[in-house]
Amino acid sequence: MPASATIRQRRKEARPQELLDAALDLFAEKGFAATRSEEVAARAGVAKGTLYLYYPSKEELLKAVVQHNLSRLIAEGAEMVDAFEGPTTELLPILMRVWWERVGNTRASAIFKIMMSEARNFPDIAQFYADEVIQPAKLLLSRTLARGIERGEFRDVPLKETTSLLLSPMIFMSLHKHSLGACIEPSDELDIAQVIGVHIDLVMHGLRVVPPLVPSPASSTPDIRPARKVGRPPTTK
Amino acid sequence: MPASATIRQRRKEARPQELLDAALDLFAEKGFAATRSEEVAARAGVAKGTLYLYYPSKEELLKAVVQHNLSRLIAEGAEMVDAFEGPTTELLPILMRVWWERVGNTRASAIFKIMMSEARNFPDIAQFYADEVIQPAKLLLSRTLARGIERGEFRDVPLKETTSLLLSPMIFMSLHKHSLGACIEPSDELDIAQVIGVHIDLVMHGLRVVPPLVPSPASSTPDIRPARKVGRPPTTK
Amino acid sequence: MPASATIRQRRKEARPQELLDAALDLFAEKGFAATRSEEVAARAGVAKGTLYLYYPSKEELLKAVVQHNLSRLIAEGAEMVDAFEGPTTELLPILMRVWWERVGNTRASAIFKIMMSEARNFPDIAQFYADEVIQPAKLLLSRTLARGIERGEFRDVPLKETTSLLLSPMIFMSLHKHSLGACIEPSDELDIAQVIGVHIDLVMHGLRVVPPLVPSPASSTPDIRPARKVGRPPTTK
Amino acid sequence: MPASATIRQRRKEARPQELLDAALDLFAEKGFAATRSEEVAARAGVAKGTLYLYYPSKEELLKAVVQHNLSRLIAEGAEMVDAFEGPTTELLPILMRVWWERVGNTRASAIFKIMMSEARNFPDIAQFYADEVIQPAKLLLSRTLARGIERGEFRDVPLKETTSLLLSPMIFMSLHKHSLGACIEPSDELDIAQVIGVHIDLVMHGLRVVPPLVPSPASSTPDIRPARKVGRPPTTK
DNA sequence: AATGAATGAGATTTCATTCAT
DNA sequence: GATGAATGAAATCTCATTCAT
Repeated sequence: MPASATIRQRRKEARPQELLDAALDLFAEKGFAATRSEEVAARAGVAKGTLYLYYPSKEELLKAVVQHNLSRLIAEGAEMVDAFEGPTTELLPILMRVWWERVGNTRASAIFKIMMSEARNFPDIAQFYADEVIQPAKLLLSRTLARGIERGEFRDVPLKETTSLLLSPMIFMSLHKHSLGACIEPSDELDIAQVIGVHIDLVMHGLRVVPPLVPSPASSTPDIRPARKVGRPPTTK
Repeated sequence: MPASATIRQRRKEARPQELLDAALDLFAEKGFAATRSEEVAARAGVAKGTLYLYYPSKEELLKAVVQHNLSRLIAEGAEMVDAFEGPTTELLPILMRVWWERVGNTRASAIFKIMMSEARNFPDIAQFYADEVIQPAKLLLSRTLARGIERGEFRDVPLKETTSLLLSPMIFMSLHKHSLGACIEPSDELDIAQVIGVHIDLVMHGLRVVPPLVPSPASSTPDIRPARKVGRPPTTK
Repeated sequence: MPASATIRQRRKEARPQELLDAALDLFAEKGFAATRSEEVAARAGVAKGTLYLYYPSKEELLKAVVQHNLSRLIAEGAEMVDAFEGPTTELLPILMRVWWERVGNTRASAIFKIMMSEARNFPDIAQFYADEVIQPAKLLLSRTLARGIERGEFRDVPLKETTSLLLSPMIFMSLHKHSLGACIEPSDELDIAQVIGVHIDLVMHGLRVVPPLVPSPASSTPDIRPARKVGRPPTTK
Repeated sequence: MPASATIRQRRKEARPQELLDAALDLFAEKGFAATRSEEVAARAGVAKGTLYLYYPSKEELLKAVVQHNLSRLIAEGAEMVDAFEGPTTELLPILMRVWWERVGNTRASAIFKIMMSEARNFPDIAQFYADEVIQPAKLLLSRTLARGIERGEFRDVPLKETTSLLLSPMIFMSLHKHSLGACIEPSDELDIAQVIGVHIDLVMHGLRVVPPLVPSPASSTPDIRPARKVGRPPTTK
């Protein structure tokens, strides 16, 4: 009683985390509906009934899984914001790389798959997820992008759309890892980390302020015009 | 009576397709497990038992849904190939825009969500999907990319990775449309078509062969170097 | 299709009644909570799932049991009201005897036990029962009683209380039949029908308009005085 | 420490009683099956496990509740017997009134409801109850009745049946109190004590030795006046 | 071929009971 | 003795599937 808690006590305190971890893995692996409560309990090393001592229903368990793992994401996201003095051309790649290492490439990335699959069946969780993860992440990137544009380091790209585009390959790779990527023999499968690297490189090139196409004054190459027409002018709503 | 028989005949022949369509919508909307067989039948306008005359189980129905719609995807993919003479800087955006219009922005895009959610539970379908949809699509883009690089129209980017990156925002947007995008009030929601436009623009910029950074000869701004290091050298396998 | 319905059809139509009967018996016998849904189904000769085709939950089944059996009660009660021309001293015993034969001594009487046991757990059913059975029954007796009093055939007894007292031994006997009476070897058990007969007799005596106690003019008959003390003083709340 | 030990000791000794009281209330209120062991423990102010130190199962707890409270009933019944010298027309009402005050209107009356509901599931308790409570109570009344008949104070009514009829409204009222009466808003609900008063009055009238029904249609029957005083004035609330 | 009533395996959830602390 | 975390049998209810019509 004085210093050391009893074994039971220690187990009890660890339970919620163990259950959430088990649930995260299983939900990501098999989907929410296809995962039986008992499996979650079993993987956490407890009996079926014990699960219900901690979470009153499977649905509540899902909520807890999402919220618990997102809290961490958000917190870690906040860390990244911190003051950065250098050029945005350095800040943005760092931000993206960190996001990938700390989030996209983490167990937590399973949340993306779970949300993708279940969002329409659990709109309130979806909303929570949108508010607590998507928004903050976009805000972070968006602000960085704006900083770069203001300072003349980046082209004047549409903010909101570009932000989404910075993120989407990374989230997509996370999703892939937990679906196709997990069940296809990796024959010529790509190295995801590699892809992320190229993504960042490609994006940085895409954002670069380009000179008026010096080399070929003859070739009027209106190759981007069509895209221009589609992508509406920089004035983001 | 002859006419009525004909109608009946026509209906009967249309059944499988109607069932697959109903199933596609419902599986995409609610997920495979959460969709009841009876709902599928009801949406197709037949009784529960009738479904089983055409597909021996819900699982087989899923397989049929995916494979049937994959065929469509593949067929549509083939359309895109066709001979094109002009510069690759024109071909690539066209290809991507067409892909978005004919696939990503189509009912067929629901397949992406279904595969994403169920791939791990149906590895054989997943394999089929990888072989029959992902590979061809990538091949197409990959060849186009290679064409552009060879002809000196594009930077020498890593082929496989870049191909993935061309596709991933588009698939991601398709997924989004069928999950979060379908249940979150679109407050400041983005216009997906817009995003695709910007994506194409950004990519084309990213691929552009850039002059040795004319404007600031003093500033050696190696801002893309870090990304370079991560992205490994152009020599793709 | 022309005249004779199919066997399936005929069974289907009989199902609700069969299920309600099975449920009535079992609920009365073992209590609501102690009766498993599957038992009800089994006694009705169907499988567990079939029960749920007709009643969406065990609770709804209970409601249906009560309502279905009460409807009959009420309807039959109405029959009894019908015009009766003779003296109330004849009408009342008839009414009571009929009530006993058609209700108290019927399978429907099990409802009393069920309600007694479950009323507090299902207040809405209880209210329904109070409104649909208790009230009408009391009204019937109450009016008859009033008729007798008005016509000088009965003593001027308090209406509401006396009505309850006409009924309560009959309901009590019904309850008894379904509880103690059903599990005690009937050693010296009483013949309930007998009791009802005596009840009616006793009541009729109790209601009788008595002459001023002719035989014992000396005896000032203080026998009702104690009752006087109990029946609270005229000052009604 | 001595004092605290004493307190503890006292609590410990009071435990069984506290548990039985808690169980009595809850079983009467919600029924046996619907009462969770933990609720009983909680109401008795102990933890779930503690309950099992005193009673090895919920079923045994029920038995103990019934038997324990039956003892009280029996003991209280004994009190009622006692020598009485006066006329039976005084003894009987007193006996009934005392029974009502000491038993029917007591917490112990909950036993009636519990037995009614559970008798068939616990036949041995039922037997015990019949032997130890019902029989003695009936014997008491029965002997009193016989005394009255022998002494020419009562009509020659059938003993066993009449005894039951003396008791049944009182038990019924007890039951009512714990079921319908507890969950129906008492709109025009009757005052149970009132009913008991009228019951006694009515019974005493019913038992009265009547003159050979003076065929006096002319009899203006002023004999109802006493009852009038007992029954509340015509102006019902 | 089409139907939809029927089935029963299986999933979630509850709760009496045990037992390590 | 007392506790309350843990258990798992059992109950309710769902729904994929069958099959008589």
